[in-house]
Amino acid sequence: MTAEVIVDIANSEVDRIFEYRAAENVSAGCRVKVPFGGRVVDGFVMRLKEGSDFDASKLKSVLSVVDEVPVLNRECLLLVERISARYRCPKALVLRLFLPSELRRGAVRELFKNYAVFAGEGELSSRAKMQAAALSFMREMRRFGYTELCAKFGGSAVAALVKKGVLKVEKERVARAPYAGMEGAAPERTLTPAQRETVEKIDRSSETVQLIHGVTGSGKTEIYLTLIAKALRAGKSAIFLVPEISLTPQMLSQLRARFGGRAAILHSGLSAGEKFDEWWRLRTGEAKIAVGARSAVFAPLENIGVIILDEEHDTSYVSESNPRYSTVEIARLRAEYNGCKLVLGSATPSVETYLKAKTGEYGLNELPERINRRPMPEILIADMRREVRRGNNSAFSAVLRDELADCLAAGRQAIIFLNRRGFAQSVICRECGYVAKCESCDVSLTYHSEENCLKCHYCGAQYRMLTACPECGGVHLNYTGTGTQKVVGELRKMYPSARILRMDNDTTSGKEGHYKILKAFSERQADILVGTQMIAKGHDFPAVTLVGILDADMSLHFSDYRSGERTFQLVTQVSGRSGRAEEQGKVVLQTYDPENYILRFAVDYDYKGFFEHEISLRKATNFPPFARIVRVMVSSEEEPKALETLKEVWFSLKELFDAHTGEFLFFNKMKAPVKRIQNKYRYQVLMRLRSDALLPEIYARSLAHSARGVSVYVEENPVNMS
DNA sequence: CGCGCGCTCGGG
DNA sequence: CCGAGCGCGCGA
Repeated sequence: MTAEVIVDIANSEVDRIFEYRAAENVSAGCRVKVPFGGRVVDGFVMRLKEGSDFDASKLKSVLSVVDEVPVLNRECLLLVERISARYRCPKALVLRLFLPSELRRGAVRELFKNYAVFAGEGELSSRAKMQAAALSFMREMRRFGYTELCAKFGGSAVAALVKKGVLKVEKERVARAPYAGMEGAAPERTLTPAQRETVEKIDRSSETVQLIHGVTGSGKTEIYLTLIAKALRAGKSAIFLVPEISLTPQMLSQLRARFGGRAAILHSGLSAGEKFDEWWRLRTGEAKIAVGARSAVFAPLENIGVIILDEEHDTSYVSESNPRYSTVEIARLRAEYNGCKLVLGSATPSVETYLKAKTGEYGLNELPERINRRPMPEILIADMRREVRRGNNSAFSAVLRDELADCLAAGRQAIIFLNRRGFAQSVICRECGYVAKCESCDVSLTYHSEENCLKCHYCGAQYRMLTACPECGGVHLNYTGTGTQKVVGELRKMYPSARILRMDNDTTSGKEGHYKILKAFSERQADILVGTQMIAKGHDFPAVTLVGILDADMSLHFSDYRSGERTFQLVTQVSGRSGRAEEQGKVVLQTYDPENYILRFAVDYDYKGFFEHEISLRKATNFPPFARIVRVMVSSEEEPKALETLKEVWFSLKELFDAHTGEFLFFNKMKAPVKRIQNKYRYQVLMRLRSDALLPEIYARSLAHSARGVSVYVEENPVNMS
């Protein structure tokens, strides 16, 4: 037999099939060790065949099989082909997406399980309590998982029994799906008529992709859980995707309560080993539900019955590194392969998705009402222009101050949300206009009062706080913008007895820190939570009855065609944090642009109004979904190299442009808005296309120019244009 | 003349 | 990607 192998080297130059002679124990989807260019490397068997297309005398043999049980099934192998073709990315890189990092680079965990087997009585020391206990246990069990036994009685006791010959260790290849059909008594809650109707409609529909557009609090989660339960009952598996930070304790406990050990949680807080264990439970079939952020779309599941993708509009669903895949695209491929539904859910679907649902490409399921018809929180608009005219220079309007006072007096909690996208406290010299910038990135530094230093938000570099202007020597240095520190400071002054928590990317290190702060807040260890975008995500704080949105319009004026959409989503999302329980919630939205249509629609919870307005705007201005924005980024530490490569890429794309001018709405080359990040100079070709027809060609032509010292990558509708 | 470094090439 | 092979420049 001949094995077609992809070597585990992430470089496009070796990204092709190499053939090796293979023994019987090699099968498609296995990892193998192969001789390659004078050394031994890991490879993936993509296919087995008779004979060879290569000079048979030069064929080398597979040295060994790393996994007896293939790590990749047919579906995964097919997906690898599709994804690498779609994003013009080396197959080795795509293959890695399917494996937990633990499984790579040598440190191989056996695809076997050790069992302890009772082998016969033996003499034990009278003091060896644990050994005796383990012995009597094993006398009953005859055979038991080795690691599980060690966990019960301690490793040393078990080892002693093995040494005495009382127990034998047996290695057993783990069965493909040993727990298939295992079912817990999942407590199912009764659905509201609207929920039940949605479940039935999704089941009946012929469309693979289903959108659930349900206002916050409409009970989408219960629908997801029901769909998953149905899949399990049919003997199938399920994938449940959530945005990066949305693995909230509430969600986890609901999943655990409902599905117990059949759910494997793949979140970023897990160690490599823990991730491996969860992956392994899915691989063996012990766990049937993969829950996690975007990477969970690659879960090693077979016979998938449903894929859920919650908060569909969330930007964390598109990967920021190579391959820059769209999770929805991959989830859709998997759904099609498995003949199951892909269910997208959101209170504020992206206009692209909603358009697809309206035109019939996706099934559309509306849940316009909250459970128990609980009203949405009332949103009050505070006109900040008037506040300034009245001489109020603080970050808080009079309305918000009053509401905060009432809220605190009533013993409830409040959230203050800072819409700080792209803005921060920078340092400016009032004499010459100098702005402190990062030495290796071309961006302004942000002032952090706690450490009294300046930080670069792009590379993390820290600088000593300036005492004088390095340009003119002036000492009148000022901070601009409103940071969380400033807001917290003002709050402390206004409500000295209130306990305040602050959560942002700068003070809170790692996901663990975020979780701790949210936990503390939900346990009511604080009265006010101050934070940026990250507190907007689906957390459930029942005691919160007031949400203040400072500078609601800041993201409106952000130079991105989606800024309106983003703002609508943000306001709706944040408002949803208020009044989750019995008490009616309130929201104070501060803005310098109270007449703005986006904000008006948000205040009225009018998604459809917003959508109609936005979609006609997109159509008139030729922006997505009526066009595709493509950016080809060229970056290098050496500016001339970046420039030269940019020119090459541009010339190559220019041919395409000349041949298909009608396809292009825009075509130009330029410096990137942030022209240097981490010492790399960045140039780009920016295009706006009428369709996706030329995409493959654009990928091919652009990526052909990547070389050592220069990186080239393609982004579609980039989320962040800096 | 021989060694070291940088570049090119090929890997089954 | 990484190692082999080769050419060229320099030092003895």
